[in-house]
Amino acid sequence: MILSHPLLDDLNSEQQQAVSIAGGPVMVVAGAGSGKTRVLTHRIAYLIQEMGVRPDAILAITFTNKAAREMRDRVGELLGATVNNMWVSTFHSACARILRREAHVFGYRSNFSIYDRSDSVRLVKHCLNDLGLDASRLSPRGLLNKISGAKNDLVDYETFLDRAEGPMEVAEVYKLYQQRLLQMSAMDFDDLLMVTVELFGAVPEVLAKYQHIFRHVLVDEYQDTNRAQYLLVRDLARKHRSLFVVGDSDQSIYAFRGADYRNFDRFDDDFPESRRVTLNRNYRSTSTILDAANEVISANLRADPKDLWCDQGEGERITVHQGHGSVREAQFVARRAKKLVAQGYNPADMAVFYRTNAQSRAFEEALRRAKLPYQVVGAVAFYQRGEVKDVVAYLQVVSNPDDGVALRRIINTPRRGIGRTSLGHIERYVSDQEVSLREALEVADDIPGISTRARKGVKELADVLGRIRGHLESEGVGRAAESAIFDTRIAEMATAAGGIEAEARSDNLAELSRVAYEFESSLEADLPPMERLGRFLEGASLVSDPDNLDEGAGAVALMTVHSAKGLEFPVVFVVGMQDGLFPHERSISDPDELEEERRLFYVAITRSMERLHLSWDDTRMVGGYPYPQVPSRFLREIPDRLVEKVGGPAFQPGSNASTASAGLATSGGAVRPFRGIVRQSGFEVGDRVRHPDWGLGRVLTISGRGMRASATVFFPDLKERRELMLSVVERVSGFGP
DNA sequence: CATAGCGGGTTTTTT
DNA sequence: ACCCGCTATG
Repeated sequence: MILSHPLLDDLNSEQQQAVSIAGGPVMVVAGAGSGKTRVLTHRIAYLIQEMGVRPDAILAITFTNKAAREMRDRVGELLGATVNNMWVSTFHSACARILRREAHVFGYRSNFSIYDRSDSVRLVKHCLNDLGLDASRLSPRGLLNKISGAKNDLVDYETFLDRAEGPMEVAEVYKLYQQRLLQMSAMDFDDLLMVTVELFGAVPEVLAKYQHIFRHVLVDEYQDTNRAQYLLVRDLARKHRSLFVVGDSDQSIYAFRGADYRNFDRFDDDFPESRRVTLNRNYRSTSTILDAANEVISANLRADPKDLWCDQGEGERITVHQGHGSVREAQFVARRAKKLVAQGYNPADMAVFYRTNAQSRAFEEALRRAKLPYQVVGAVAFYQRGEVKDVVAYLQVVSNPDDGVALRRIINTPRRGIGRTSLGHIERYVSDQEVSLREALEVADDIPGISTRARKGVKELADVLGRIRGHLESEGVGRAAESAIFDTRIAEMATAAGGIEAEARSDNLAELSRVAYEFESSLEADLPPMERLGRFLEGASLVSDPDNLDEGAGAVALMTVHSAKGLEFPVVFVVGMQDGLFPHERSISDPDELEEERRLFYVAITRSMERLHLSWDDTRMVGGYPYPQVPSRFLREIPDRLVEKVGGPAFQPGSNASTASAGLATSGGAVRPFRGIVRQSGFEVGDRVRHPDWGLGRVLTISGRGMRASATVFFPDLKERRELMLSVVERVSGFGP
């Protein structure tokens, strides 16, 4: 049945059904390219226009801030008016906003700081130090991952302690870390979610209040919600039961940060009256691309077959290119891109996806040489750059003087004579007197052992912070940022170091100042200065990589496959298609993780509309040494009829044997041990091994630790690679330079 | 107190 | 190859 209605006219019947369902919980299972964004925007417009819902009763969760902006605009266009007071944001932004108002219940101040990954790592290091634990033995990063994992599962440190999983040290660190965060009025990314859920659990009135406000909740990319996010949604929607979620479990790619596609099943349990609509018509890709995607994903035991179909025609075959060295792989991409531009494509129609950020360099270089404009999304993000973080840290301290991480960052940046010795005395005072760093600095003159120079430095710091605050209060955020750039002499410092970098640093600072002024003008006029600054800092903390993709830039986009989620491009290059890279070696030994890698590849493929180019490189540099590479197992999952092979004489369809030995031959004696792996397993890539049944073989990749290391080994006699535990093979000497 | 130089560890993906 | 923290030196 096709309904006739302005909001429904250009939708297919399944989309119409989803958009116009009367009420109650709805789950839309939306295959790749099936128009889920359309459905969401139309649904919101429909709620407002047809069901008389007030925009401020709607909470819509998107995966990026950019998607939120676009959704808001799109709804506005559909309704022919700008929509105000509708909450369209990411989980993290929405939680931050709620917590600004409510977190005082738990003792956080409303101006709490939001810590990114690197801030959190710093804090963990401090905690390790103060607990007298050895940071080189317990990696701060690793600890943070454990803490983060616990938080995503809503396990607080007390519960963590009770359960006493693993060594007590982790629990100790977790506890201190969390106490410090609270003392400093700071939250990490995971806290934003966890504390909100805890708040709803602990204070029923607060939950009731937000249930009342958000009578209608919509969630995009539902397959990537973690436990905290799931509970948040469930709690909010429990009362009015108007919950509309859209997702595709085959595109679930964030398990490493707690995402759980089983939230699909839980949805049915918690909302048994829910209705389900499946969208399986693809509007994005050619049938060639779609067939490849369907084949690849069907290799997953846990695939959720949606029988995607389309009528966009066959289009071009998928090219698979073998490069020889990353330079040539990148050259291939650049040349092909150039050719397509000559054929009428815009550089902005094209994107290069890779598994890891570290791969971007070669492609940047090649595109630069080909004189094609490009933009790298993510990688070393703007707000992560040293000089930018410094300025932001000053502003952060102005906003929240208890923010010890920010304060430690700027205390002697630029140098003002507060060196290790003085800082040591101050830190001792902090722990002895149990005061905050801010309080210690206020009485620095009375702390023994501090040099005159350092005392002066502390005073200078206080002065400059005062100045920034003054500018903020009289002239606003833009001027405050400028003050934090120039009055602190960070601008001077940025130029002074010289080199090509100097210019880039100055540009970054100029950009930061511009962004601050621009942000300022987007705020309501009656907001007090401190609150304006808080909003600015919050925005800076919560920008995501894809947020700064500029479609209007006319440039080829370079990004990780993760960042590419939700995007589409006429031409897509997926590069680095090698076993050990994609799928990543860390995932190969675990079937679940391997399936996640395959979903990731599925996401990559399904971004492309017209042309898909896959490429792999038969050598790879790790730590300065070349390593032989074999093509990704995923390439073999694409039927030959869809593929055209380009380049690489060694490439033989369906066989990795020739390429593996070719890779070894070309790198020859240059294959060297990767030190870290040697220490862990005693084996090296390139080692010859003997297996009781399969004979002699050569180690291609190693993953895992100690005696439990596993490897992919190529056995010439079998003409194939096998995965095995290294402990079951015997090493054979005689290989090497 | 600042800086240069060295040794050790290291990257998967991200809000 | 790169980043970080430690140490020796100015």
